[in-house]
Amino acid sequence: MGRPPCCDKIGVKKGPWTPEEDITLVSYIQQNGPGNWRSVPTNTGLLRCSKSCRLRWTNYLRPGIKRGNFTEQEEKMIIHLQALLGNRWAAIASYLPQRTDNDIKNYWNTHLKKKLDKLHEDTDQETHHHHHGCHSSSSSSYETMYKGQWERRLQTDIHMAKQALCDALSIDNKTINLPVSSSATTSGKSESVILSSNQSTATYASSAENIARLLPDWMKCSKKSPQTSSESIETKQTQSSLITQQLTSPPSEGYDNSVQFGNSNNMIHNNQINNYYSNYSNSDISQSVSPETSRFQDESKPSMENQMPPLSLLEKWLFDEASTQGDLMNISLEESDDFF
DNA sequence: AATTTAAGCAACCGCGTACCA
DNA sequence: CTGGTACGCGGTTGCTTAAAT
Repeated sequence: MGRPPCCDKIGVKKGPWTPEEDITLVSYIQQNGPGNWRSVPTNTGLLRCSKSCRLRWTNYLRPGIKRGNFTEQEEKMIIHLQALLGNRWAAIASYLPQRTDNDIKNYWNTHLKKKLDKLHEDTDQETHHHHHGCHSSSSSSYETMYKGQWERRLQTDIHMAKQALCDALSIDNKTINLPVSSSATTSGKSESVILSSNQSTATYASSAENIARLLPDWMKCSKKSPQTSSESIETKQTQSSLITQQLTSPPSEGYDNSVQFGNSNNMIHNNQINNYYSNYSNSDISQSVSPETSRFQDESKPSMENQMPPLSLLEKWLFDEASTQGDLMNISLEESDDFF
């Protein structure tokens, strides 16, 4: 019994996405916007389930995504936020512009958890001179610190409320971020709500711009059959460095799509790509990078730290919050002992 | 140089929630 | 209010690459 599969397995492709599929998906979204995922496979002809399409978009094709090369500040933030919020990666990601929850989650699982474990082990050995660590490997101090789910929720809600208040007070309401409302309800998941239509056009524009930059790279990288996943990974890596580079290095504007595209030695997808590019050039996408990017961030993130400088401020804030809520936590945990 | 093992990461799966008829 | 379903999240898998033997 159980729930029927989200997508019937017959005729539905799984596994890594090919550049062709990406192009198809992106060009469709460029025209129709993200959302209504159910209709995406049928309308595009992609042999993928809607879920897969959405995932591919949100974690990889979506504009403004930075991949790999986590900075020390980002690392710190993730650690702080994880301690604060638990494994609520979407909530954590909302504080890290350009990072996806999946990416953060992966980074945490592969790098940070180990790092913290090690750190914890070391401090453990300092405090208790010698200790054969039978407990230390399984969970970090941060994780064991907060046991109940509801405490985390509470924390998040407070955090989000604070956030929303800050937003409301400092940044005037060009963007409508409502993480509080969503987290204050049952889910606790923090998604900002995209409301205005002109904003969503901005999304498409920046989307287009971003992807447009990726495309030439695909062209260069995919000489052989794109099915081989080793290649697609290679492609991804070059893309990520490309994005990172272009997002970090300031505008330099007129990234010339057509020129780069002209260098392509692969003619297979020219029709699609040309469509693509003409679409983009019709809309006024090819402006400077940063405004588009930040506008996008505004709509999907609480937009605290689009630029790096204020980080120390945020960190301080987080620390403050962590300490004040530490007290709160003690109370909560005591009470929870009574309850459970 | 060949083989084995570990690490990294994209994508999948199942579940909970929101939303709509 | 209820049932159905689309969406988003977090845990997990499985493939690829890198490191170790």
